[in-house]
Amino acid sequence: MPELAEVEYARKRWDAGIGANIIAVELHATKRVFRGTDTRELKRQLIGRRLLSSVARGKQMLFRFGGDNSLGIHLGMSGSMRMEPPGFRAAKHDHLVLRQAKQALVLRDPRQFGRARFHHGKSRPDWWSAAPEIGSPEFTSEYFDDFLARHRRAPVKAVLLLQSGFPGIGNWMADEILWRAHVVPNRRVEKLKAQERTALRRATRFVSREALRIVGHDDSNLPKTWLIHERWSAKGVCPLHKTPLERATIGGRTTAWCPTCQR
DNA sequence: ATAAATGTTAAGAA
DNA sequence: GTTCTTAACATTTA
Repeated sequence: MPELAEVEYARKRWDAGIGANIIAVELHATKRVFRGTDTRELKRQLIGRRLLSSVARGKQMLFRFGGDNSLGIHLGMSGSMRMEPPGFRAAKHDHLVLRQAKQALVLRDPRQFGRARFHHGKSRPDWWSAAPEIGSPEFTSEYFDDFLARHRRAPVKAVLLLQSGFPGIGNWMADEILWRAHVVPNRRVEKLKAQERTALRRATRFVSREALRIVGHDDSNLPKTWLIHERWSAKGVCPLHKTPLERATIGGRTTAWCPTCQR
């Protein structure tokens, strides 16, 4: 279930392994999560190395190891991370297991839309995004408006899903943001008034910050007033006045919105 | 059995 | 050349 905050939560699942050596690496080398990755090199380099630190950017994670080695992880649609006891046996979908003396770090991904990549060297991996994060000082209104301007013909929902401008935003967050900004998801970006763009940017920052604070911290539930709790079910209603939600495919994804709140 | 699922990306169209 | 749309990827669940 990985968007910005779920990714942050997943990243921390491996925190207990920081500072400890990797004594063995087990992986399902032919699985799609390793597409484009040299798994033999990954294994060869990581064994005997210490896990030093980790960072997340949007939906991407980077785990740094000794010897200038790093492991990039993206959870795709169904990826998850967890810790298991040392004697743990990998199941069918546990595609990567990093064994340490006191625990095993596990990456699981049944659908395999996610991926695990390896990078050796001091340089920044070319797959590591440089886009400003939503909570960062670089995410200014100028930057925001400029990004929207470059995608003026697309429906605003589709643009919110672009990781090059909105790192970490996914399907539920995009719907949540649009609902709070009172904008219908299929509005062309060029039709947004300045006031609506401001509302959109505010909602983007609010949803990201609150999700990170609540879900990213300990996987707690978001307040009952949020749209997320209604949008999954076909019978979902607006949290404000119980109007049945509309739904359609926009930007290639199932989208839910309130026809009363959003224009 | 068919459809849909919290994502990305290649390919082709505009 | 850039932007936009859509199909495809692999598996489980409703």
